[in-house]
Amino acid sequence: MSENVVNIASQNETGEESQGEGTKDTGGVAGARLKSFIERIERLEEEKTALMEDIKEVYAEAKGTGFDAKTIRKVVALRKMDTEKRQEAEQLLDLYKSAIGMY
Amino acid sequence: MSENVVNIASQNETGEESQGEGTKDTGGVAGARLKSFIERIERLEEEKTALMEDIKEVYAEAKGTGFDAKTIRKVVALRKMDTEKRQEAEQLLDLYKSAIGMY
Amino acid sequence: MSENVVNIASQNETGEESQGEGTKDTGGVAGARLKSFIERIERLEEEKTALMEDIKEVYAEAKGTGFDAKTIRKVVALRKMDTEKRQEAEQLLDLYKSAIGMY
Amino acid sequence: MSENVVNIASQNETGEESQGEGTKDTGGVAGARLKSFIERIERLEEEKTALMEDIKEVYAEAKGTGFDAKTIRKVVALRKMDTEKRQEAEQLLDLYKSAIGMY
DNA sequence: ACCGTGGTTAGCTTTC
DNA sequence: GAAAGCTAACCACGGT
Repeated sequence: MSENVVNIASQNETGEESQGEGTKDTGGVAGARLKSFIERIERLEEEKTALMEDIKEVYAEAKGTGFDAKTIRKVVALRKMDTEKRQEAEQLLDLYKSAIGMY
Repeated sequence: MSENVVNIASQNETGEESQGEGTKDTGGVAGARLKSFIERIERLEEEKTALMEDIKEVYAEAKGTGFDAKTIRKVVALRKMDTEKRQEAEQLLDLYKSAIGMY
Repeated sequence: MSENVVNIASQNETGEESQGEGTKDTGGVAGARLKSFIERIERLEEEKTALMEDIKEVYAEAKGTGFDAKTIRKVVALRKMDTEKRQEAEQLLDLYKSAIGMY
Repeated sequence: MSENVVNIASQNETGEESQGEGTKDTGGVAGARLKSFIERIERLEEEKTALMEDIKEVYAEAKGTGFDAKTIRKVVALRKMDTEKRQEAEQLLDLYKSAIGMY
């Protein structure tokens, strides 16, 4: 339960420190690495957001061309369900095969 | 489409075929038991879903009375939460924040 | 209990005192209602938790009878997918009908 | 299984079948355009999914380096959060908590 | 223009 | 420790 040792990362064990600017660096070099991770994540999330906007735009364009966005969404969802269900069914089949000792 | 009825039980693991080959009744009595289990599960899940809807309705009612649902959720969560753990988590978070210079 | 209650409802989100007619209302009427909502929610959640335990027990019982829980889960999931997909398809059909002005 | 090809556009409002045999294309050229829209959407969604996986990987890497993913998530969320709003929410929460006597 | 609804996504829990 | 399933928060859309 109380594993919450106040330590940024186990890397600290090296005892080495590279106090950089910006980070108060309670945790030695770990602070810099943490910051790096966070920035990578934030960048990827920005890209993802951009993609979501692109998708919206396609729907908007489709709508402008006379299609019903809601319907398109449903079609896309159903096609996805087909794929997923097929995969699930295949997994189930594998499960069955192991259940009867076919593997 | 198929009914997705299945008969899988490791009871078969002995390897004996309890039915003649090409049996329609793959799994014998096990099939009936399995079906029973599945139906019990499905029924309980229906009840659970109904309960979740009830909870939603209470939130909706509270909202309609002028309360902020999101905050009520937080209060409920806090009441459920062990105080000590919460404090520890907050401390850890503070630490991280200083590590990346958020203060 | 604290005495610093002002107003519970969201009408005061602006920060103004919307307290009408001198109701001191420590915990006030709003506080009582809020508490009531919270308790209703907590009670429903207890029931839900109980149900979830029941479900687990069924899986455990099935397992004890020689069935593979994982497989049962898959079957339940697939049956649910069937239901959902059918509903989706029906909705899509409705959508189509409105798209061609059948309603 | 069917291809789930659909052709729904209000361009069809006349209700005439503009195609002869072969083409499913109840909506004339609209069918081709719709398909194009759907494919563009599906492609963008694939990219989005890939990005989501990348994000997961970064979290996994951070974890493997000794960081606590859960906390990183919180930090990212906090950085995204408008400070003022957060404070307001906290104040509101305090208010609620006093209302129900949690202090 | 706002509210309510539904769908999507992320986080948490539990399982293997 | 990894994977999956479940739950809850978020967001965008349509209705009023």
